[in-house]
Amino acid sequence: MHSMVNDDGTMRAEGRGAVEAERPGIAEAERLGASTGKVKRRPRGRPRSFDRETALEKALLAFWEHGYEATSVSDLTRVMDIGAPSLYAAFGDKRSLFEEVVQVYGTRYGSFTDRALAEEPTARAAVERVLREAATAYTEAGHPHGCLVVHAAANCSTPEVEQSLRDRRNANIAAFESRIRADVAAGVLPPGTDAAALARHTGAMIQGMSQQARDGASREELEAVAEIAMSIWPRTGTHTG
Amino acid sequence: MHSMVNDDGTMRAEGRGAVEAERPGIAEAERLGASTGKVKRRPRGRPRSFDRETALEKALLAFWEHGYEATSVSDLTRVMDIGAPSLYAAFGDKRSLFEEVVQVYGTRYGSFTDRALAEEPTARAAVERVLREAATAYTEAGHPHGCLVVHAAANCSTPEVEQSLRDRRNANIAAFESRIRADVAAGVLPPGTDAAALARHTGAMIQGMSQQARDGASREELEAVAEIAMSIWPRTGTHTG
DNA sequence: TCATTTCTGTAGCGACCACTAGGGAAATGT
DNA sequence: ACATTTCCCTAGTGGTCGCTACAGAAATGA
Repeated sequence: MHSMVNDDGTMRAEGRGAVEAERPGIAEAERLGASTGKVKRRPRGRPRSFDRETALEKALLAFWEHGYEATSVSDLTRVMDIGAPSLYAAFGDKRSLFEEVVQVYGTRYGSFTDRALAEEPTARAAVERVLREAATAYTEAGHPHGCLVVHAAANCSTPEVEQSLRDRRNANIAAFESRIRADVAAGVLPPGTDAAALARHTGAMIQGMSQQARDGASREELEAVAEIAMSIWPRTGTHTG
Repeated sequence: MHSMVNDDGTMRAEGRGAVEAERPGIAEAERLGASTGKVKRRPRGRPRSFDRETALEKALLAFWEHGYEATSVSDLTRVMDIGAPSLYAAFGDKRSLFEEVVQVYGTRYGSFTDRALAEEPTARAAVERVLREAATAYTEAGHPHGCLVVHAAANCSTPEVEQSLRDRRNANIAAFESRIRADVAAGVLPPGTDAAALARHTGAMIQGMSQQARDGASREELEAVAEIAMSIWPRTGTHTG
């Protein structure tokens, strides 16, 4: 009973013309390809009655807050405001939906690490920015606290799902390590620097901060933690120590 | 079908004497009060056929590995090797069993923080010992990696359970903070020290190291992380800086 | 108008969840 | 021997899980 249904449970039986004019929005905009300019032929049959991206975002927030397993398909259909068959038709099964959610999360909320590593001149500056932005991102209003990648597959009885997020976490640490190694090779960091340990320390800090955010820490408190954590870095500028 | 049951599913109908001699161990030892010397009257009816502590330890390991919700009562009865009614009779419901497990975990596996805070002369020494012992404890063979208190109630749809472990985590951080504050007051740490932030940093490190242990980090790797983390502390001995 | 295609809601699948009634079995005290 | 107490096993309870068969509704092209 979402829409288009009267209180007595029967479908509306208005004239065709009136129904056509009632919801021209979604498929119409997609046909015109408004932003991309790509002209997409409207598919043959009945178009779906909900916006796929909006529904996906709702699923993202639900998974973020409660995790993969604690979020039931029933929960999902409720917050997405669609029926179960529509969910399965549009997103495959629950696991596929979660994978898509993780991907969207990565580009939408979890990209600050990649951006910092790409844009900052040194590993240290990148890590400092990552920790500072994590303090903000993990406590922002409008979405659950902490990091979906850290928490959403904890205690998950589907090993593939748990492993998939674990891989993402470890890949992040590997990215830190290679960036640090590059700075060591370039003489920005001292030759004896243990890049692996430094990278793992950074990963542990991020994950610990995420847990702290879930446990109620504020942005200011996490920023103070981040600042303390940054004091481990050797005090070198761009010259070898 | 655990014991005392034949392959055809019928109960054994041997002579009374033989049955009595078959399992004298558990209740007998309890009656004698072997270690404590306390003489405990054997209770009136049929004694339970399993050792309560052993079963509790099995439940502890199961909850530790899979978390509160992902560990089903069916899982528990299997690893504890008892029937569901026996579990409910001996431990109450699933939540009571988990609470008891958490308590046992605290005294059995998670007491190194309290011990370090009580025994070490300075906050810094205590934290250093905590991080070092965490590196060992979180990667020990014979039990799941990481900390039960950190992970077992993640994504838990029973808010009270989740909150209960959250309270334990935050209580640990509060303990760090008051210990640090004491050192600041005593002049062991500089007057400007931000005790709250330092304590939260320590908590985040522990939680991050626990996550790392779950993600496959070795003891040596965690020790390296701990050593790096200790470099944030002001370089003072027992004299004011 | 009409066949075709696709979506949507209903209604329910088998499996598992936490939990328990009830009866027989095994200990007790007398 | 016998009543009493307590435990354990069998066999379920109602509820929720992820998922889907089916039929009608709403779009298409001809």
